[in-house]
Amino acid sequence: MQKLPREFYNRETVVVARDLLGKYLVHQTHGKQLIGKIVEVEAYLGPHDLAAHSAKGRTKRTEVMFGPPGHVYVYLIYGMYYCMNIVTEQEGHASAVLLRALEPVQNIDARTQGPGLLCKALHVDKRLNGHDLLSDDLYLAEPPESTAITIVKRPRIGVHYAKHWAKRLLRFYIKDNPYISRK
DNA sequence: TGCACGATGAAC
DNA sequence: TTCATCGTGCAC
Repeated sequence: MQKLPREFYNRETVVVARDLLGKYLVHQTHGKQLIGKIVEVEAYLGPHDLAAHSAKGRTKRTEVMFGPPGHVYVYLIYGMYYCMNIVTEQEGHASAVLLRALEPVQNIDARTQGPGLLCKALHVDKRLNGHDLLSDDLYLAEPPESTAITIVKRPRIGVHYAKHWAKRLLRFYIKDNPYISRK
């Protein structure tokens, strides 16, 4: 499978978010290759985006978001689930794309609809925070055969605190895909 | 040093 | 609508 190059991630965040739909997420762990197809994402545009964690500034937690593109930002939410993000744009831009749902492709034995569940199913946790997606054990790849898709735009989930930013259509998913987290 | 609050998911 | 559960950021 063709691994996505660094340049893929070093583009405008909304463009990367939309392009991520349909791509394969591959995690090589415990001798198994876990693969899921990305079907739902959310874009977080940087420190000016009040819904983004980087709006708090450069802290120990958000350090990875301020780093170079093509790395993963993993954090613990509500004390019990992990969320996985793909860092985009040039170093210092502090933007990322949250993976919200996957369609199982290979070796997936748990539900993948929702950011917390997909991390659990793909065995992604805090240890992978800052991991490079050009590595051999965790990466994104072009699917074997690409199919035409229709993309749906919606407001992001659970960001009511972000004032007017909560209304922006920065959640994208593949229309009619059965693995979307919510309608 | 303490505390309010989540980019969630499941139960009621 | 409520709750589990804990790291983070910021007030004190």
